[in-house]
This record gives sequence, C-alpha cells and structure tokens, in this order.
Amino acid sequence: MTLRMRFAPSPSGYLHIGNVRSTLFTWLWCKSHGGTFVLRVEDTDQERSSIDSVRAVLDDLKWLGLHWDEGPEVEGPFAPYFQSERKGIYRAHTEQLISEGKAYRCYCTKEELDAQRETLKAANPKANFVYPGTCRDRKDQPDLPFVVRFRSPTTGTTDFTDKVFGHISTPNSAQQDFVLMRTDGYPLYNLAATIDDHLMEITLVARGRDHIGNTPQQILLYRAFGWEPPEFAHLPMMLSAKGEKLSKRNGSVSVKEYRDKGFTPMGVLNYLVRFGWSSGDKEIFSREELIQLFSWDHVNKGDGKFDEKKFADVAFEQLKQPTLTSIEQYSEWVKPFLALRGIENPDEALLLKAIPGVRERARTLVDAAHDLDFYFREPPEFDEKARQKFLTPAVAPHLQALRSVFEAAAVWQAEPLEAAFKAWVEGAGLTMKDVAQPARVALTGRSASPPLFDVMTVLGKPQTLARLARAVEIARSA
RNA sequence: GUCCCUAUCGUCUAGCCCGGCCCAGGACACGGCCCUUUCAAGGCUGUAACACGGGUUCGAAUCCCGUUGGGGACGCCA
Repeated sequence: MTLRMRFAPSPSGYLHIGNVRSTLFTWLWCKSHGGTFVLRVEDTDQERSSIDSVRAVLDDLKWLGLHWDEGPEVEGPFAPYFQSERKGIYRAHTEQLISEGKAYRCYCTKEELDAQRETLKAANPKANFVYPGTCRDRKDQPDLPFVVRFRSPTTGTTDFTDKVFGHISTPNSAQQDFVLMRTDGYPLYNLAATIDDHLMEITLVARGRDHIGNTPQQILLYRAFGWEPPEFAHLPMMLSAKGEKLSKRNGSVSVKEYRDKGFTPMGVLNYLVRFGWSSGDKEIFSREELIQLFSWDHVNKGDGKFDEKKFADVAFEQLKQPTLTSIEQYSEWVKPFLALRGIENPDEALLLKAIPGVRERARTLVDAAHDLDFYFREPPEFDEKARQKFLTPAVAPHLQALRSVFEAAAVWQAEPLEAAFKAWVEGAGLTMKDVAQPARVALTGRSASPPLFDVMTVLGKPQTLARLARAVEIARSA
C-alpha cells in the first residue's frame, strides 16, 4: 500500500512551532518512502479561521521547504482541500449514521448544557461534566435547532497500536456521546478529520500527543462507517521552559517570529527534528541526511521542554558553517535584513567578501546585517561611546601616521599590512592596544568588529585611507 | 475527579528493545584556562543525571512489580 500522510492545520493565526515538528516528521517519512504529502486546511471553525491565516501558514511551510504534493494551490484528485468547501460530504455521512441509529439528534441547547456544567463545577470544581444522554433515546423530532451526537458504546475498550507509543487501550466507559455536527451544520474536528482521512486515503496519521485522546473517538467513527482506520504515530509534547503547554504566552512559538529573528529554514528544522528524535549524537543534519535517517523507532516518548538558547545555537551553527550555508546563499538570505536597515542594493562583490569575517560572530541574520552595516555605509555610523573613547585629539597624530604607513603599502593583503602596522607601532614606541582600537573605530565606527586587517582587505585601499583621514579630522576636533 | 501517556545532567539527548564495554557519552547553558588589537569563533577543562522502593540475576540505567513526580485529554475548539 502506498504511503499517504497529511498535515491538517487549522488556520487560526499562525504556524505553531510544535505543529511544524509534526509536519516535518510527516514530510520526512513521506520523502523517504515515496509517499504523498497532503495538505488539508481544517477551517471548519468559522469564527477562528481567516484567509490571511491560511496564507500565512502556506507561506511559512514554503519558506521551510516543506512542500506538499496535494492540497491548496497544487490541487489533486481529492479536492477540495479546504474543509469549509466539503460541508455536503460531512452532512451526507452524518445523515447516514443517524439513519443507521449510530448517531442521533440532540436538542439540548448550549446554554442548557453550560448551565449544567456550571452547577456541577460549583459543587465540585474538579469534577468533569459528562453529557447525560438526555436526547439519546428521544423519539420525537421537534422543529428545533439540534446538534448530532455519536452513540458511543458504554462497554468494552477501543485499542490501537501507535507507531511511537505502542499499544494504547481506552475503556469505552470513558467516552461520552460526543458531538459530530453543530447547530450551524458545520462538522466538528473528529468527524471531519475521520471522513477526510478516509476519503483522501490517508494511511498514516502523525500528530501531537495531545490528540491521543481523540484517536479512540475517531476509531469508533471508522468502525461505525465500516472503514479501516489508518495507522497512527503520536509525538511527545513540546512544552514551554516551565513545563506548560507551549503557547504564545510563554515564548515565541510561531515560525514567523524565528524567520524575523533571522533564523534559516534549516536552522529551525534542525532544532525541531532533534526534539523527540535522534540519530546517535549527531546534531546537525542536511535536509537529505534527515530524509535518509529519520525513522519512528528513534522517536522518544517523553515530553520535552523548549529551550530558546539551544535553538539559537543550532540556528547559529547553520549560519556559521560554510558547508551548511554557502556564501552565495548567505548573501541572498542576509539581503532582506540589510534592506531593513536601509541598505537596498549592496555591492554584491563587497558583500561576498565581507561575509566570511562576519558569519562566525553573527548568531542570526539580524546580527549579520548589523555587523555588515558599516561596509555599506559611507561614512559608517559611529557608535557614540566608541567615538568618544577612542577618537580623541591625542590619537589623531597616530591615526595620521598610520594612514601614511598604509598609503605606502605595496601589497593590499592582511599579512603584509599587519606586519607594516606592527613595525610602525614598535618604531613609534607604542603598543597595539594604543592604536588598534582607534583604528577599528575609524574604519568601522565600532569597538567590536572582525579582525582589523581583514576589514581593511575587504574595504580596499582607497576606502581605508579615506576613513582614516576622516577619523583624524573627527579626533582632532573632539 | 475520570481516562490515557510518561520518567537519564538545569535543557535537548546517546545508551534501554538484544542486561556486563556506563562509578553513564555528546550538545546547549554555566565556570576556569589557552589563543587574542576588539567582539566572536576555536582548543582544553570543570560542575552536573540513571525519580524512589522492591524484586529477577553472578551482574540492572537497561527486565518485572509498586510508589511518587510530570504531562495530556475530558468543548456546539482543532
């Protein structure tokens, strides 16, 4: 049987980092097994769904390189892929269950049920309200709004074998007559997901562990319809640093936020893939390696806590290593961040030359754009503190002399320049410390930068001399 | 409360299935040292974990039972 898996996001705001992990595992398994990766939009909750959210989710998935074989935009044999466009399908299936006595109409209003829930909570805050089955055996069909409920079995167990957790058994007595369809005719998650997964011929469902409780209900539905359930693979939870459910309230959880922070797609994917899965001690993987190495038997069962620092380090590793990110790629990625600083069309050759010195100290692309800034700004922006501390009247003559030394340089390369610099420093009875920092501020406007002579090489002779000359003026009049 | 799941350094994890190579390895974070004109990077190094209690066994992080801790689900959300 061919493998078919799906990612079924509800477009209610943004792409959650935890969902990305489930999607990544799904995508990897599909890629390595010639499977089909289906994207289905679960927009049945009209109040929470929006076109903008859909666009944001699709956009983030594309940015991550998690492309889908069937779904919005690419379409496919099981269209439509928006649940809001499949209402007729759900309705027909629901009618079938009702006519077979496997589901029934319930006329209890939300208000009535909420009131009962309140009363119960007031009496015992820890108790859970269970639908009492008021309409279970009701014979009349009043002309009133209704929801459709599933007639759950009260005895026996519902079992399934999870690819990660193994055998899971749930007593049916724990199940209540859950709602399949709301008053407004829209299906609820369990109904819609079950019908679509079957109709779209999904063979393996991978999702967060928070869905384990939905699985017995869905299996009950598969059976009611006379269908064969797919396989399931649940993933341990990614919790916040505090051990709570990861949400907006306790950190950055949307892909967009990391994108804006200047993480790369592989940086994001690498952190997420190692969360709950591993391949020995290996920490950094290419996309191809992941496709080759990923498998369910190395997925852990224990929940984990999200660690921003580790995440940042993994992202940095991706940026730092030339084997992971080529200079050309780096250049393309950093340009939008330079643009944000007002540097619109940076000199391509200069950018390519400057990146090697910057990549090992810039943890994100935002940092990289900051570190690269001075190369493209003429004059460079001076850091006030650095200027006041190092460009003083006392150093003006040194910088002036240094400029002459460099002006006389025959070869414009780091080593000879450094040799000339050192020779002059010694001859003048000074130390590197006395002049290096002023020179750095003169060339970069800052007190921290890549090595001085690398900066000079990248900048070129005319720029270097010009910046030194300007610094002499600034220092004199300080 | 009911049901389900889970347990190795502060965090992500290797090892567990197929007991001995583990007085438990890697990475992040934290501390020290080295390198160094700055900031980084890099190298070396330190602190730090098998939740607890019982078994089984010559031998248990690894197998079994119990306890405790943690998490999730219980919605006309997904």
